[in-house]
Amino acid sequence: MFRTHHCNSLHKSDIGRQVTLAGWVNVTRDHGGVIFIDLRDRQGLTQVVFRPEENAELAKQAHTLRGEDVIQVSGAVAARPPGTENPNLATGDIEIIPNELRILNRADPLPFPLDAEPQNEDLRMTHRYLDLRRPRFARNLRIRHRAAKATRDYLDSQGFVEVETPILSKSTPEGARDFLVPSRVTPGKFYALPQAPQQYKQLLMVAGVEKYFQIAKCFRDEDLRADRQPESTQIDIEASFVTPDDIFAVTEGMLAAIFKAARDIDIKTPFDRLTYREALDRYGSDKPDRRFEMEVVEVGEIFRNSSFKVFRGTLDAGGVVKAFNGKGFAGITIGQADELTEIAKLHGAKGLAFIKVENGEWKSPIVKFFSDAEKTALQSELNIEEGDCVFFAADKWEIACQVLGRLRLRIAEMQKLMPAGETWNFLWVTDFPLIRTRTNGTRCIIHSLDPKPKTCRCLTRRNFLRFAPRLTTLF
RNA sequence: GGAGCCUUAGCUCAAUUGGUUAGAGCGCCGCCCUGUCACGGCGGAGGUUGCGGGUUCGAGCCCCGUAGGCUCCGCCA
Repeated sequence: MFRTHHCNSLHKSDIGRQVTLAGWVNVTRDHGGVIFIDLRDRQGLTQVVFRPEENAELAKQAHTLRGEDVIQVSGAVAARPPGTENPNLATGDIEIIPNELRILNRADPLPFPLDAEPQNEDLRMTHRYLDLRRPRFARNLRIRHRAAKATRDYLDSQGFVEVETPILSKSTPEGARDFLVPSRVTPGKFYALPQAPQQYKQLLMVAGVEKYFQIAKCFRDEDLRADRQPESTQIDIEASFVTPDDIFAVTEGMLAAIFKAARDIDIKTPFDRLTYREALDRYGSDKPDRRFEMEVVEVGEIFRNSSFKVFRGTLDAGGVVKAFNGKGFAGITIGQADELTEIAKLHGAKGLAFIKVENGEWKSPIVKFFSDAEKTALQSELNIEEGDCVFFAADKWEIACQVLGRLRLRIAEMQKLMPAGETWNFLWVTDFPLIRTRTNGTRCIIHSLDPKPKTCRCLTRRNFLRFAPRLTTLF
């Protein structure tokens, strides 16, 4: 047998047992005499102790071991001397006293440390097999595995049938550019890779499958972003003879099953629901982060007859005036104000108006244009108090929402409003528009959800999820 | 297609206003070290500051170009 146990499985009850382990040298602690090796395999770590007085030849070999050497060790499980147990290690009560050491493969010096989060993506990709050895990846791969298994088990229990659909297919009229694969048999012709299994699942519905799902790869040949990649995986579901509430319930149940299986987390169902319109109005985003407050408020009515031309002019032209209160942010620095102004301009605003409240005084170049009645109304509408900083956007509805949504997120970061640790805040965003107007004025029908990996990253990092069911996609 | 930022030792970073021989931690090599778990101690090697040009008495630092990377806009949703 190559190995008798994995590196997480030996405990006090195994003391005296003769075992064989195999894996990578995680770290060496060479005291000149006694040498400690942490041996790592896919399951965990086990300490191996070489003592020259017990086996001089083995100790001599052990001196030469370096990080990531691959070895096989046979020996006896022994109790650690009292006081030297390591409570941070699952196998911290025991250690291996080897009588045999086989060095299976020596490792070159590492191009980057495995125990720190490497910055250089290029380097990580060049040595991907090393990158994947880091505990975070081992963990993520298993979370993904358990999530996929829970998805299949749950949807199976609900009567859904998993169907694989073709990857080589014909281009479909969705918005994104297709990846193209040249056909050998028909020169000059190309296959397209699917942006989503849209046509196929609708075909299955017409064919009477009634309940279909697939863990589907989707491809889009568009320029990259931090939260976008050219291929991604989505859980694709289609059902016949159902109501929207049926789909909400199935999806909530599936997510609960996934979180339980993958992370042992119990999530609260049913989820809150917000319409698309409401999400933009209150949070300036179709994927609102509701882990903190700072809601956007419509203040247009206050300035309907204002003498402040910027607001009045926007309203007269059919635009809106919206604002939110950055609680306790009157200490905003010039650098922060500049950055926020840049963000506002980047998303279409002409500038950024804000009011600081310090020493009972409203400080801003625009305050002098406000009447007392307007100030009173603002104060009550936005709950303005000493130390606050109120941010305004006056523009077309979409732009005002987007600008304030971006500012809201950045200010939350500046003020560290996101709760530390894991919090889960699920939300359905419903009633998405079915037709989208591009910036060049042309319009297109929205066919399917954008399967952004940010949604996946949210699971592990930002801890909130966006779901936007649309009738065209789900029913 | 466009814009911004970045590029200094194997890795992560530093280097005052343009000024001596470009430093530190980790890693690597050597020596020492018998209970560590990020072991410790002493010593050493390792650099065309991405590349090309320019300004200057003098450039890691300023300017121009170029390559690569990251982020954003367009695009995508």
